[in-house]
Amino acid sequence: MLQLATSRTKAMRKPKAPEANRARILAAATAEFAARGYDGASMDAIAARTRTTRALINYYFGSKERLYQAVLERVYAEIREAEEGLELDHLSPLEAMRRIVEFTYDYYVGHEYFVRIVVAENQARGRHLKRSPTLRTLNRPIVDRLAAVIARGQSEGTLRRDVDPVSVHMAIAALGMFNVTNQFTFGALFQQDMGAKGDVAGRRGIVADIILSWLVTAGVSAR
Amino acid sequence: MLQLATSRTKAMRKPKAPEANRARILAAATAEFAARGYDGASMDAIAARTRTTRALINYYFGSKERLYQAVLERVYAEIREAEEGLELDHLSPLEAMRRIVEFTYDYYVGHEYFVRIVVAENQARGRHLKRSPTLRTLNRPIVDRLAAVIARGQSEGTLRRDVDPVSVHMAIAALGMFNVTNQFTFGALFQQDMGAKGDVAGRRGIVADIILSWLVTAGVSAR
Amino acid sequence: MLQLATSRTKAMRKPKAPEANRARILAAATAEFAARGYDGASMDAIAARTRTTRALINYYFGSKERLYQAVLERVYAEIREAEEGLELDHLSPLEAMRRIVEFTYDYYVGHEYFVRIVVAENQARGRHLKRSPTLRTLNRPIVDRLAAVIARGQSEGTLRRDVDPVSVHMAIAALGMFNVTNQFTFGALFQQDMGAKGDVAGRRGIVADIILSWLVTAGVSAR
Amino acid sequence: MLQLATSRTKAMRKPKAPEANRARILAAATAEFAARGYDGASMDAIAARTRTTRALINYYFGSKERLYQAVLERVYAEIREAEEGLELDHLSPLEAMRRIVEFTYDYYVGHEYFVRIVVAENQARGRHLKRSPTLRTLNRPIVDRLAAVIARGQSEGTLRRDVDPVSVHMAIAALGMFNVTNQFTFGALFQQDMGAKGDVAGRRGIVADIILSWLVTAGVSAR
DNA sequence: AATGAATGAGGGTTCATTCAT
DNA sequence: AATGAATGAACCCTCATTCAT
Repeated sequence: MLQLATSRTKAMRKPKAPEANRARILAAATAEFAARGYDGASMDAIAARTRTTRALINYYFGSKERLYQAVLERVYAEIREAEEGLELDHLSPLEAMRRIVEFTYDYYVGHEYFVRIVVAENQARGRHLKRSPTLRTLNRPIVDRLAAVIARGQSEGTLRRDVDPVSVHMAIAALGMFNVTNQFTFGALFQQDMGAKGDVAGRRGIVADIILSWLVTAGVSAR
Repeated sequence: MLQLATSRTKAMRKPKAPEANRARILAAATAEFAARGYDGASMDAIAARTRTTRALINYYFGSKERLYQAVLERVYAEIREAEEGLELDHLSPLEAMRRIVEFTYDYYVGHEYFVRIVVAENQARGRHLKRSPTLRTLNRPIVDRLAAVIARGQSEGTLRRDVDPVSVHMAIAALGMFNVTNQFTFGALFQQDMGAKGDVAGRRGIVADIILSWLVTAGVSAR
Repeated sequence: MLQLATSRTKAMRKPKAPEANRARILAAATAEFAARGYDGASMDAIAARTRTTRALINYYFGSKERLYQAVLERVYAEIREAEEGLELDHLSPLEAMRRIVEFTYDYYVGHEYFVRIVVAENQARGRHLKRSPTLRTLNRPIVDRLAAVIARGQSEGTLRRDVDPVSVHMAIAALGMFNVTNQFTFGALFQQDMGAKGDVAGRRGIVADIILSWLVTAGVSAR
Repeated sequence: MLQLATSRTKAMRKPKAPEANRARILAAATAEFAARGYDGASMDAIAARTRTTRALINYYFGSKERLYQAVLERVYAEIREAEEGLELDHLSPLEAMRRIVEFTYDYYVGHEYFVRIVVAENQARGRHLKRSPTLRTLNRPIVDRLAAVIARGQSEGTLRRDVDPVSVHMAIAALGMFNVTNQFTFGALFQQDMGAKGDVAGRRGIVADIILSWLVTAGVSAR
């Protein structure tokens, strides 16, 4: 996903294609920031991944911070686009809900760099996200999709009434992300293979069960 | 736990309190690593928090890495101790389960530095945890407690049979941690106050509901 | 070779003479390493000698070790070049031999920094020399010259047969270097001015006598 | 030679014998300074070799510089003592001369640390030696022995008249020391095993030949 | 439009020494 | 007499950024 590397002949060493250069740098930066976090990432390492120089990166993006901002915007744009592809109208509310859970879960497992960038941004206390007009007004189709499904289920009577789409998304995201974000500590402490190396289908099924059990049930009286 | 040293004038050179110094450094380092992650943390900043010098820190801990390791061990030791205080025998399985969820949830909200250190360690791909014999063999009482409760509930017939304690802990941890770890991005994107500033009781209730719905249900057939 | 940069005001920021800068740094480093040895030399002191900064030196050479390596290679390249200038064909073997001794002796006296760098490298147990492909394959013309002269003398009958060029070079180098390397201890202990401050012509004559006596004689029976 | 290590029972861990402590530190310091030079040596490393602490070393010796001074004095005292053991009166001048050469040569090969300390001191431009009253007035029996032998040989007519003992000692020292001091560079450049690992007897024989050829000859006319 | 040269600030670490006890 | 605690200075190196061209 992060590979662009269009083939280059030796004769024309420099592509002189600003667009392509920008994209290549962005891809390299995404990988580097995901791998090492904001502070851990080095402009030199990013330059090395693109076979260009630090100076060029600053020339294109201005600074490390602005480069990171661009990365952040890109990874959120990507997930937004993916979410737009979700087609749920032909499914029953329960089926649709399971589909959403599985889609989200798989996206995290398959796009670990997205998860790691999100973690990095939270480590920075959301500083860059707040500063980005693009991101502050980003709407996430998944929430709309969820809202529609929930509404359908509620009017059908198959889903409980006292839930809001954001809370449901939060639960799905939490269960899906943890599997990636905490794979190293949780994995080591409890001897589990997690993330892409774990039992993806199995854990995804558990997460779907958790979400669906919650949404169909009328509530548990333990108090 | 994170409070600074009592103020000292520059005139009185030697506090002569190695134990206290060590503890103070550890506390300062915990705060700094939690705030900025491993790479972002600076030995100078830690020293400043303790009103001592980088040299002293290295005198006590040897290096940034070993200091971080000490912090990591301490925060895990703390949660372990807290988990040991959980008394559940007098509660019904469902009550006990809700208690565990609430305890865990509250611990994360109340010990944000723990959560942030765990995040930092995962960002480092668990490198330091793997190296620490203490941590590699750490058992977490919460899992034993969970196992006991689940067993009780299963023999009673109130809890489903096809769950293992580690998966349950993973779900509880995921739902609780997300609220802290992702508070900045999720909060900004969906206009929610999260973490300690959010509706703690409300969200904790939702998490408990999710877990309990899952455990009491026989499963949902959406496929 | 060791002279400093031409003075520059602080106002004119960029000299833009990378070649010259490199050379200046190398010269300063040679002087510093010769004066203080590898460990004793400080990057700051070298920077001060060039009116630049440590960072620039690392920009050019990468690290203290690589800078030292460059110095080592340069001083050996220099002596090699000087040795290539030796013209001996028109001299009789004995005359040629005396010329070699005098050349070598004078080179050490006149290039004390070379001798001190060699000493520093031996103090480091030849670590850097071993690592340098350039140096490991360096051939020293002086040995070829010596071999030719010895062969001529042997076929003429004026030089003894049982000597090899490397041993002869070793003896010449030993007698010449000691005068420089040990000038401080030997000079102080035996109240002698040595090195460039001593009786250069006189000692050089003695060394030539020693070498020539050895090579023309058939051997001494003291046992 | 540098091992003192009198056996210690576990009961009396601390020998509390200032003399022995001093000696042990001195031995460790000799080894460390010889191995790494003045700047390269670390007080910590010396302390580690003695299983004591830096503070104790400073307590005994005052500073790194004074410790080094003590080492310097000790190694010169040792060679002086060894030289006093030389008995030459029963030998012919030529035999005695050969004996002196061999003794000196063997001493250097067998006491490499002495040679390395002398090198270190010359690297420091003899600074410490000059400051030491003990060393500044040190007479070296070897020169007296040499003077006596030369005088005997001259009156006998077997040795040339135009040599002084200090020059002869210088030549012997030069040829002997080089074999140790330059073993790493010369050895690597000319593929020779030198120092204690080389052909000790062979090279020693060459050195004796060189010195004796020189002293018995009337001089060579190459000019 | 693009880049090699250059730099100031700050990074973590080592070290010889001091000092109270 | 002996030592653990503490420190300031200096160490080498990395870094994001600037600037002239």
